Amino acid sequence: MEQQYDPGRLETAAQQYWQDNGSFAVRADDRREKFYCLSMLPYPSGKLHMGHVRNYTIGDVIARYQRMLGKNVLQPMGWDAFGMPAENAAIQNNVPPAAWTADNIHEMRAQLQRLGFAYDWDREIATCHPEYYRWEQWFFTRLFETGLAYKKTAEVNWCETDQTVLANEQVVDGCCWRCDNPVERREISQWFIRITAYAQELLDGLDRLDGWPEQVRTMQRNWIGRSEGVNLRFALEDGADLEVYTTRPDTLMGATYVAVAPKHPLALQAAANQPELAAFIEEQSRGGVAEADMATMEKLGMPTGLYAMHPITGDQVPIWVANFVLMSYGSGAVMSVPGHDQRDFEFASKYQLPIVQVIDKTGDEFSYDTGAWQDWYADKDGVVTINSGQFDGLDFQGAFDAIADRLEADRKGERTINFRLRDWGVSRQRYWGAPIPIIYCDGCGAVPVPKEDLPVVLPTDVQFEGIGSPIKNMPEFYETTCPSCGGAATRETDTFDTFMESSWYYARYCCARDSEHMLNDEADYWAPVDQYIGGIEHAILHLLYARFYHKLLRDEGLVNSDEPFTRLLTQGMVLKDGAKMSKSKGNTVDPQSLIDRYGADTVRLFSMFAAPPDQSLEWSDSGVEGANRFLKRLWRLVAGHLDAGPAPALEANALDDELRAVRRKTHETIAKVSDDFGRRQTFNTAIAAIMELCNELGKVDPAEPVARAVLDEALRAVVLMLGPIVPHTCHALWRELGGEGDVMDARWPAVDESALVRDSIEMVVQVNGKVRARMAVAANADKAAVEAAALAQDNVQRFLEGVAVRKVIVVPGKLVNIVAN
RNA sequence: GCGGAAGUGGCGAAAUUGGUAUACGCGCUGGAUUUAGGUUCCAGUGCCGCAAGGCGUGGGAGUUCGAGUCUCCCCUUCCGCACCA
Repeated sequence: MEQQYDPGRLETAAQQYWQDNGSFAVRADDRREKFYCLSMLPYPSGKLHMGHVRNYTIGDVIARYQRMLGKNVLQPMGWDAFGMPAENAAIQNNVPPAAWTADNIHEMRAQLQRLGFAYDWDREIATCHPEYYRWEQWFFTRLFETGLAYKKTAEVNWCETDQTVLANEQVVDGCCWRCDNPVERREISQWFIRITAYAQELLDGLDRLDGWPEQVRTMQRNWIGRSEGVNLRFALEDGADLEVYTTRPDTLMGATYVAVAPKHPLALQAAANQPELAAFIEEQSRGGVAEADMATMEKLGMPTGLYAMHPITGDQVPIWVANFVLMSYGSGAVMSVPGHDQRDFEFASKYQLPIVQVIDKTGDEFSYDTGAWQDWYADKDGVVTINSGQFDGLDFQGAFDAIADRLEADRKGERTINFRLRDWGVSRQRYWGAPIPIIYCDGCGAVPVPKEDLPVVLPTDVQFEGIGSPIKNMPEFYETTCPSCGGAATRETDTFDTFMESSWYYARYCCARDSEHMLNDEADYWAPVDQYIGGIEHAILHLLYARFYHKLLRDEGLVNSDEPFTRLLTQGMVLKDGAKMSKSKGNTVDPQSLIDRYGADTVRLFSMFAAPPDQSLEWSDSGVEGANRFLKRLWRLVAGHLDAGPAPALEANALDDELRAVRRKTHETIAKVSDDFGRRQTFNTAIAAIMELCNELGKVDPAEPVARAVLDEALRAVVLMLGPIVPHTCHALWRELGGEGDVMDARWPAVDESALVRDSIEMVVQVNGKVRARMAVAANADKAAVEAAALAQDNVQRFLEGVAVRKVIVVPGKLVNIVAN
């Protein structure tokens, strides 16, 4: 065989072989166990970056491994092609977003193919193609019919100067990123999908997703934010009610004022004849709508001059407007208990509102001081109610129940379950997205576009300047007739949130070329995705929306499963010099230059070896060099073995101790690597184990015929195990070793249990926890024999001089600890 | 602010169920091969110490025969927060 490792040539040959044989095209086959392996689809931003390379290598390794286990493996790829970057690039480069996107897809597809990923390209999709988004539009009209899609007003970031809506990331320090003028919040009418109707199911489903990292499940649980509390009403002077939601009805007797959001109707009503309050409310509408901004800004408030009646005591309490009360959560109003809520405490201290203690910590070492907040003030455990009249002396649950019962009996409140999760706003006032398929008619209202008129195609031949969406100024787009009455009507010019496309693409891959149906029977063969791989940054939004969408698809009868992704792997970031690789930091490494220099396999090997897949990966040029060095060494190892001539048949029982040890190492490595690939998904340790084995194999004399038989078995195993990671190199080596077809179609190596048997084991002997000796003991030695052997060690005796042995702990097969003093 | 994750040699990391800390790789030092550079091969490489040995997993306490791993407190760094994808 060729003595030099020549990645350029062998990678071209392997890729040619896969292409000629259609190696990655798959179809549904009920007789075979399926495995659907999916990596999150990329946004076509221009060129591949290292994050993509890492993500897709992980997916490809898993897909190829599963195929070697004999499964029917689907691994598709596509493009998340709508979104803001295309609009920004369009402004900068004066290219229409559609053309820019198409060019990028072309470039990135070639790069993915150069990396040798085993994708079924016949199923490729791009979300900006009308053949894709027509089904999303159709499905939205179904949701409209069932009432799950609806319209209401919501706040957006608005730049008055540019006359445009801004994304949160386009708001920098409360100002527009482009013109630097202050951003304001504006209410506009938008489409929503009722994800809150599925909040409980989305929460419960997390308990069964045991193939997901606990971290992601916790984040989703917190995001959904289920809480149990009470909706209760404070009577107003004019006879109306002010409703508030609280999770702490046990502290109701300590409520000394009520706070409402600046946009609350009561605040607006009070502001009508109070210019100062109106100015305050106006002031609070400045700045972005991001939650992080809301939470870190200074807590501010103003009295409305209005009073409400406490539902139990009947006392008059003042109503304040406070900037930290969110109109979008609960009823937009809260009862304030400054004695036992830190935010209320700070607010009350600032504005000299009364603070009343109504719960006390049991045990006399605690004392309440209204001058300084202490953590226990908000405790639910180990506290009792005080200063609460008939509700005194109760624990949290007792007080909760007693007060909730009282409010329900008086019809002043009721127990309620609340979610932090809000309905999903899907309208975007942007151009580069899927048009929302709704027509507005003066007579008929909002009318969905009928199926036969879909898709509503986004015009791509547009002048794009970035100030507002061009289709909002295109009568030829928005002027239409009402599907219901035939009269003159107007199209919706907003487009969908791009999370809409990425919420169901995994299902569409299963039947990507079906022009008659959104999904068909093939979707049920492949779905759900067995292994999903993508960035941790998608832990909440994308993964929650996709889970929600899957349930919507299920309830429309389009899929039969409850969850879209059975197992989830969240890959870590790629760092350089300790910081995330990014263009803005100027610390990027171009994968293409590395592929040109070392070949795809070296890049793949390094990205799998440098760190476990879910941890961040620190980039290292010399580490890449090391990965390349290993492949060269492997190549020479196989070449040296083959040059020595054919290997005789292996006679496992006739080996000497040294060769038996080599063979044991081979099978121990197969066992470890199989576990690392399948259960643990720690490919870095799998590679380390294979390297270790190769280091041992390098010491075996290839001139010795019996040794060559052991070597042959070991090298075949090495090539099979590395096949998923460095598929081009192993394609070539597999055939050199006499294998048929492609290494990916060979069977994963099996462990020969008889090769693992040991006669003797090395054990460590400790005295008081410190290692004092190592000894070889027979594998079948009993505890007494091990103990005796341990005590007989010279160095152990030395440390036992003058002290008495108190206890001997034997951990079978590992160590002996002698406790003495 | 809320939520999540992580701190182990000079560096990336390993130690899977509480049981030998630092596997594997990088880097570095010395040697061999080579006209030289590169490549390749061999040996060494946590810290202190001549050695015996001692110390050592962000800091501090605790549980245990035994703690990188479990418990509590503290410090630091990174990530997400609903119109970025």
